[in-house]
Amino acid sequence: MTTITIQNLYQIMFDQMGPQGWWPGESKFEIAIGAVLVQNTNWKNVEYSLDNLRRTTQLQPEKIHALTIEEIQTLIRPSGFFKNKSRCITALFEWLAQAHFDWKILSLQSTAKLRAQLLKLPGIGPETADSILLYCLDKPVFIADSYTRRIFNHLGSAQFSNYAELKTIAEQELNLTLSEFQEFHGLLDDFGKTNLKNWSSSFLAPYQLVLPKY
DNA sequence: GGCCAGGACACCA
DNA sequence: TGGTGTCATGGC
Repeated sequence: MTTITIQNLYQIMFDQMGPQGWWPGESKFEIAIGAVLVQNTNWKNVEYSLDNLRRTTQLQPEKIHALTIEEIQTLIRPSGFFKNKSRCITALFEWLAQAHFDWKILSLQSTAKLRAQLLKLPGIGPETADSILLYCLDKPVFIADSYTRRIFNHLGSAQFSNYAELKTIAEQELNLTLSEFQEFHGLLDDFGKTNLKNWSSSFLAPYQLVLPKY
């Protein structure tokens, strides 16, 4: 059994799996919508909804913003929870419209301020907020989603039942660039999809994670 | 035909 | 604060 830090974990995964080029999406608007639609749903279903949206709006923010909530519901139905998610997308694009759909101007604000604004929107919780921060607003944050927590629980000394606890520790421990944070999330999720069912035969099985005491 | 998937939220004790 | 039910669809 080899003990490693979180920083080691990133390097081991990157060396083993290579760059992920994570988060499918041609534009930041597509990524943001995907982050909402994928909540508790598989990506295949999200693609059906994105295809519907692409067909009617070409994923142009002004056109999406102009849709009624009922129209959005019809288009995103394949990815489930369409009433909740349509409300969320409507609120998100209302928020984006206030910034004239300009991600660059939004990113001038601090991570904490942007995160607080996102969390106020209906249907956006910690994971979705962090996904948008990381992939749309270019903020280096750690996404402690369920795959990630399960991987850390396998590796480790501690059990992370809640999102904030792991996020806080990881962000204090890690010294990564923005694109490395983006890669790390991709590595963790891609690993989680295929290897969590058979942990003992995965390449991470020999490692034990050492966490700082707080 | 049941189970699950890259959550969020209201409600309860 | 932590546990539980609900929201919905499509693939396996």
